[in-house]
Amino acid sequence: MAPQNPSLDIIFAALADPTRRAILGMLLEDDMAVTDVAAPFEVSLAAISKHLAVLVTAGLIRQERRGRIIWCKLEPEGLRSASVWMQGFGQFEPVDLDDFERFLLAELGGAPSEGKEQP
Amino acid sequence: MAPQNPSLDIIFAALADPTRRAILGMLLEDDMAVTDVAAPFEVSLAAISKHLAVLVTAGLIRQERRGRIIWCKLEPEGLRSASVWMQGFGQFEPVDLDDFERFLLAELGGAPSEGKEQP
DNA sequence: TCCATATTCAACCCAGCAGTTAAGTAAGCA
DNA sequence: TGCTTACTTAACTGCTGGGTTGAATATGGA
Repeated sequence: MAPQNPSLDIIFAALADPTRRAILGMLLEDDMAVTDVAAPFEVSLAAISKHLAVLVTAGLIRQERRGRIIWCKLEPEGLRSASVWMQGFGQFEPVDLDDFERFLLAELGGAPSEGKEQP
Repeated sequence: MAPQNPSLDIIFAALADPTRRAILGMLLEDDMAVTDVAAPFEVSLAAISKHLAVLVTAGLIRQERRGRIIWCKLEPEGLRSASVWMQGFGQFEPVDLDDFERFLLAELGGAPSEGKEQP
């Protein structure tokens, strides 16, 4: 249902929204049901549902119904084309995973990561 | 004049537009004057001027006046934070520069790279 | 000094996106 | 069969983004 090769337009646009990036960060830890994804945010469930649809269209997540629950899971390959594109400019730098951790924490600061972790 | 640490919001939004990505691709080869940047595109000069302003705000290019010409040059460091963020999800694969070349060609297909190359 | 070149600014139009609420569908359960 | 949970769709609103044209600014050259 999600296009195979979403354009960079679609992918970068999907990544441009902080709510959506936060969602991706949450899904990095674990698959989640839509309702649980929505929980930490202040916007309506319908709004989150739309965000998820955008992420699906961008090929960044996949949704899978099991019973009446729809599970959302990260689709890391979806980032590949964008990653390739960016690194063409980046030439340089090796990735610093600590930097990434810091980003996630900073971003999730606004949208707590669901209390699964220790208090 | 451009903010030091443009947010990922701003950076990804800047990258989400094909015209702006094409501009970045052109600047990868060489610094260019605004008029020359605009030449291959079908939109007005004013529109390109706005695109360039967006790229400056995102910290992806820098503009420098020399005489009456304003030179635009790539600011590759501007992609760093976004790159770090993405690779946090990408974990994986080393960059394939050939992939990147292909992207550029594909994208510039719509907006020829200024006729500097051979006919 | 006057004109041409290079670029931005201002005002406006229109399309699309993030958000809302309310209604609709789908699945499990009593 | 009917209620509840889980989610999406529809219809609407307000704002932003990319485009336009036309005027304004800045610089270099005759």
